[in-house]
Amino acid sequence: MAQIDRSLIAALPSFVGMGPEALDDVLAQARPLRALKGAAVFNQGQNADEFFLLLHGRLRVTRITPQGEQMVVRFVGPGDMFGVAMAIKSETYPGTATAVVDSLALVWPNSAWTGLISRHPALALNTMGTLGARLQDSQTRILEMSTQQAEKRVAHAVLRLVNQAGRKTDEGILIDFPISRQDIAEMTGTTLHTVSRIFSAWEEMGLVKGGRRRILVRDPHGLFMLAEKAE
Amino acid sequence: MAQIDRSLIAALPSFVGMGPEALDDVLAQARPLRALKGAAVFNQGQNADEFFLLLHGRLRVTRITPQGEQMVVRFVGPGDMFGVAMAIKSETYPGTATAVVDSLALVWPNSAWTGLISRHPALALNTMGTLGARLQDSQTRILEMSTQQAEKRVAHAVLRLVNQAGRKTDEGILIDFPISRQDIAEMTGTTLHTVSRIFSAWEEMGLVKGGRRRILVRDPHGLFMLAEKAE
DNA sequence: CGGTCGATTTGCGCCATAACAAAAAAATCT
DNA sequence: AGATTTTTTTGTTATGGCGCAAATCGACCG
Repeated sequence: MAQIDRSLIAALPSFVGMGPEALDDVLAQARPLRALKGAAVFNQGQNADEFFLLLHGRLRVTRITPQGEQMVVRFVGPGDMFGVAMAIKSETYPGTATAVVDSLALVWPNSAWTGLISRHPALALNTMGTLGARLQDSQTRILEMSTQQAEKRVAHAVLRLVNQAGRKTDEGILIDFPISRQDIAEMTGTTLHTVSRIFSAWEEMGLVKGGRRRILVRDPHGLFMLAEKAE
Repeated sequence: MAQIDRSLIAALPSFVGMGPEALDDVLAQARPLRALKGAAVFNQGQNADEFFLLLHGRLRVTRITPQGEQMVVRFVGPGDMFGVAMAIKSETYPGTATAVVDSLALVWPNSAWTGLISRHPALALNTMGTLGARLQDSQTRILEMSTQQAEKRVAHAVLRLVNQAGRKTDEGILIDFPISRQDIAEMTGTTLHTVSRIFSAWEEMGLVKGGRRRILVRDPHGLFMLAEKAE
């Protein structure tokens, strides 16, 4: 097996504070995995026996209720760990991870987890930090859904996407992967109809420019004002 | 300083898999803290320089938006860790913890955190499990708020309280600490008015029996059916 | 025991947004 | 190019539950 270069991961948040030998120890048990656009890396409910780090591409993580209603939990970007069911003491994956563009990940067998955490306290601390950040984010979303109405929730969601995956262009900031109105609706707890109406209004105001599975934010500051303004 | 007995904590989920010396190492740096009903253990935004374990009592953790809207994040029960801002790499407490009954906790200085995690991998793994469970719970709440209407959300919230703090009586299951309609509203993203109406209807149906800051669930199974029924 | 204050209940009107419906637009396939 | 599918837009109607208002109830206090 070709050795994976540790420079690939040394700078990632999950591995800060780890020396070269530690990184080699981590990489020694990993293998690469490609996922083509539209393919699932793992499915909700499936036995969780591996965990992952995304190197390149973008995944959408979703959860579905027994009644069939779906939500978008988050989008995974390069450098993010995902599918860490082991870390949260779950036997199965709590959601489904689907590639929205062709993607490349590293995979470890779950059997490696306890040993890695025990040998590398920095990895443990970093992973906790990651989980904590996700927890904060979830709670923020709950707070938004409790107290704000649809337009502001959508604005916040788009601003979060700008931070995670915004790419500057001369027209404004482009969300760097294909994302549908339905996705936005499932991130914000509304319907694609409402999202579509909101985008139409914003387009009229010159805040954004839409397109099929495409979002270009022309005026991020204006959107921010709209999201934060009291009332 | 009086030594705290390790039998107090040995059986708690946070410390499973740790030997006697490990437990002593953990306890050596802790001190006890009493919080009377209504008192805040820490406040949102305050510099986080300690973390906690609840031994006895009950706390309510809340978060508030810049605009002043509040939500109840969770209730902390005996054996739960809380205020672990360090674990999530936050400088300040992200919420406020208030005693809803007279309570007793253990407190550690944040400076002890890194050392404890490094020396005791089991503690790291257990803490991750705790964070993961909270993350799961948050995502479930988001999913509920996205897809279900107020009555079902309230039903789920009450069932969760039954699991966390239900005490069997001959009349039914009593939530073991004072909790107001306003609290329930802030847990479910609705208003106290709506919660009150829902409780009135349930009382009529014989599902629950209310009271001032008091909830008695007469028919847990009926409530469960109501919460889960498709539609 | 009367007064005060916090908590709860209830009524009513309105509005944001879901639900239903259909068409238009853009991409993909044959 | 034409056909098919997916995604988005837009119109109309219906309604859950919020906002406002007020009354009631119960607990605690002096």
